[in-house]
Parts: sequence; C-alpha cells; structure tokens
Amino acid sequence: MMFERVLIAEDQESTSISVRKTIGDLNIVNSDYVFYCDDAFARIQKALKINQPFDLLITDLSFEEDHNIQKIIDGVALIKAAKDEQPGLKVLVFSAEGKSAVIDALIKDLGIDGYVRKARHDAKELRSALEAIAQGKKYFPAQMKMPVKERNTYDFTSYDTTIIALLAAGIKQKEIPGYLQNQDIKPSGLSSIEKRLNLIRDVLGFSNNEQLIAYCKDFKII
Amino acid sequence: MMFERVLIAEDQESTSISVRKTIGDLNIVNSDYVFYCDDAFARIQKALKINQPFDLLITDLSFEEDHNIQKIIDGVALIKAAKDEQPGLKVLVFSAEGKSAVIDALIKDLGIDGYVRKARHDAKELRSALEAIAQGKKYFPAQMKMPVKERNTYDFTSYDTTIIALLAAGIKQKEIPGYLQNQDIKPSGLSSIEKRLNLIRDVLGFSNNEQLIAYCKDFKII
DNA sequence: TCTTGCTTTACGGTTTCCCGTAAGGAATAC
DNA sequence: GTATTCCTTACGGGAAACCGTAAAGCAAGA
Repeated sequence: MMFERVLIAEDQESTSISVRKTIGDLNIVNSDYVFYCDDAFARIQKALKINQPFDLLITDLSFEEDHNIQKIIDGVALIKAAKDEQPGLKVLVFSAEGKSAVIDALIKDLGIDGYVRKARHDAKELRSALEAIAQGKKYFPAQMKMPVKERNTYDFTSYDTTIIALLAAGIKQKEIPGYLQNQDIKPSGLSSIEKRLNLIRDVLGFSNNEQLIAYCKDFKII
Repeated sequence: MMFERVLIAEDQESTSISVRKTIGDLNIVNSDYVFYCDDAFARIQKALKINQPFDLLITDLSFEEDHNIQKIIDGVALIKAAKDEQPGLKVLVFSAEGKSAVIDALIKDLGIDGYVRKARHDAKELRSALEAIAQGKKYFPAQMKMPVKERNTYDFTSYDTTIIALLAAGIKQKEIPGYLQNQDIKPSGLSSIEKRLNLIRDVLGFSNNEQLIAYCKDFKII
C-alpha cells in the first residue's frame, strides 16, 4: 500500500520538481512541497491538527541560507522536530552527502527509514525506496547494509571544533587562549589546548594538524 | 528564436529529469541527454557528422566516477573538447559550485554563455538563462555581473598541490623531501618546500598551514 | 577544615617549523 | 672560458609547537 500524504522538503527547485514527478508516477496525489525547513515543520503541524497527517517526509539535509532566516536550518534539525511532533512519521532522506559516518548517525540517532543519495540513478532509487518504505521496510544504499566497518571515530565536542576552527582561520596556537577567554570558554590555557589537540590527533591516528584540518573539512566538522 | 537542438550532460538522474522538463516547457523537441561526459562528446561529434549539430550544451561541472571509466572526467574537460570540435556551440553550465573564482575561470578561459547555480529557484533561473542565451545574450548570476573584486588568488601548480596533499595526509614537513625524491619530483630540498609554502601563505595572506589546508579543502584544490 | 580526586594551568626540554642569508649548480649568453 | 642569471640547496638562529611532569585550582564529601 502506497503512501497517502507525502511532504517534500528540498530547497533546490529543480530537484524538488523531479521528486514531485517521481511521487506523481506512483499515483500519490496528496503531496506537498516546500523550500524551507520552517515551512515543512509548519505543514506537518497543521496536517496533524486537521487530522490529515503526512505519512512520509522526504527531505534534503543541507539547506542553503538566504534572506529568509530560518529557525530550523537543516535536514537533521527538521527530522528531529518532525519526529518530536509526530513520532510515527516515516522519513526518507534524499541528499548528496555520501559519507558513511553521516548516514550512520542518521540511522542510529534519528531512526530514518531510508536514504537515497543524489547520484546517477537517483530517480530510480527514489522510486525503489518509496516502494520499500511503503511496505514497512527500510531502504539504504548497498554500502550501508554491510556491517559498519570500524573506523577511527571521535566525537568532536563544540570545544574541539572551536579550537580547530580557530586554527583553520589562521589563528596561531599560542594566540588561541586569548580568543577563548574573550568568549568565556573555559579550558583556555595553552596547555589545555595543546593537550586537547594531542588527544584528538592521537585517537584518530594523525601526525599533524594539517591532517586534522583536512579530515574535519572532508567530514564537514568545520 | 529558441534553440533547436539541446544536449544535456548531467549525471544526477533527478536533476537531468527536471532540466529536460524545463527544456520541454520551452517547446524544444530535439533535446538529448546523457549521464557521462564521453557520451556527450560522442553525441556532439555524431550530430556534427550528420549535419544536425546541437546549438546548446547544458552541462554539470562535476561528474561522479563509477565503474564506467571516462576519458573526459568533468564538465570543464567536456566543454573544452566540445568547443574544439564545434567552436560555435553555446554552453550553459548548471552546477552546484558557487565559488566566484571557479565561475570567473569558466567565463574567461572557456567562454561559456551562461551559468546557473543549483539552488532555490534554479528551475526558474534555468528558464531565464535559456531565453537569454537564445537571444544571443549571456546569463550569469547577479554577483558575477559586478566587477570581479580583487581577491587573493594564487595559481596552484601541481607541485604545490603535491606538497599540500602530503601535508594533509599527515606527512611531516621534514619528511616530504624523501617522498618527492621517490617520485622524482624535482625541487625536493626541504628548503625549497619551506620557501614554496611560505610563498603560498604569503600571497594568500595566511598565517599558518592549517588555514591553507582549510582553504584548499574549501576550494577543492586537494 | 581537611582530604581526595579531578581538571586546569604552568613550566621546562626537545623537536619541528620558519625564514633569512649564503653557497652550490645548471643553463644561457658573451 | 667565464660571466650572468636563475633555480636549488645548505645552514643557522629564532619562533612556535610538542609533550611530559609537576604544581595549582576546584568541587564534593568526610
């Protein structure tokens, strides 16, 4: 049995159009689409109120900022808010992001039902995913189905990312204490910063800061 | 007067679908689409041979690699090859890339006729771009039309990127000479490497390597 | 108040990096 | 052959980063 009501949250108009087309091909007539996360959340609330809740949310992860300031700024926050409001809502993420770590986190922390990567055969995949999820299954790319290979992972705290972002902005290590004090961030001693960086490098097996910055950029940590 | 024959080179199926839809809305009946650059080039050659050349190429910039090994690996190479074959061909780039430096280079070096960024109203923009280019105009995003503000730019040589990539891979600076000698890359002295890095940082106004790595990651230089 | 345990900071010695200067080497011109 | 020029490398002093250890701060409990 296919979905009744589907909400599409996707900021790229062109992508939104083709998702709608795929939805239409599956004879889903009650679909709605928005370009901003806040709109998506509002629609979900409203649909609940009039007792016609959506049964699927298809959402992108990254939404571009523009003049329209949003409370909910990305797909992750939208999914959280949506699930708070309507725990039973199924969620299909449709994003260009391809890093396993990101997708793993979505599955584990947010309990999403499917993931389709924007790539060569994404329209076909989208259709397959919709069919699978409609049958109560999950849909994830092949590489996700295999056991999560152990990789060097490290939970970056906001303290960590602050330091790393400062470094990446060209602040010298020994200048960082001053910056931290200005913002009342507490371990502000140079020694603490050194230790922290050392710990991170150690856990991840890195030998210099350059490698760490590259890693953080690749995984969009900063 | 609208285009007669349009070729769409875009690897994301979903995006390709909506570009085709936009093309169709403009009553262009002879459009063709491909998912690989090599295919695009082959179509252009073939169309020329049978004396029915395309008059517009709409292409993405980045194409994802897969099992299908391509000679032409990205949009830039495709545009170059296409213009070599058919100098009068008009080109509209449709890409998510948003860095001014990249777009400037396309305009200057490849003489593209339009650029639409994959973003919120990209479908509408695409339509506007098509109409403009059909009238012999150029179409670029607003921020491009204003004079190119002087920014710190630097042409990275392959030597530069090699060094930076080694750093980002966790190789220590003083270990780099060994790596360069192994690959017969010629200024291999530690001093040359230091000088080179110093020059790059200087030109770009950076104060440490971390900042440089962040920059290179942001601009996809490594 | 005085422990106890934990976190943060301070302080050195060592290594690495930074950067200016000078020496070496190769190519070209005279 | 020897100047000239340009590029590369070697060297050395100073700055920054690295890292272990010890001292100081701080919170909670006896």
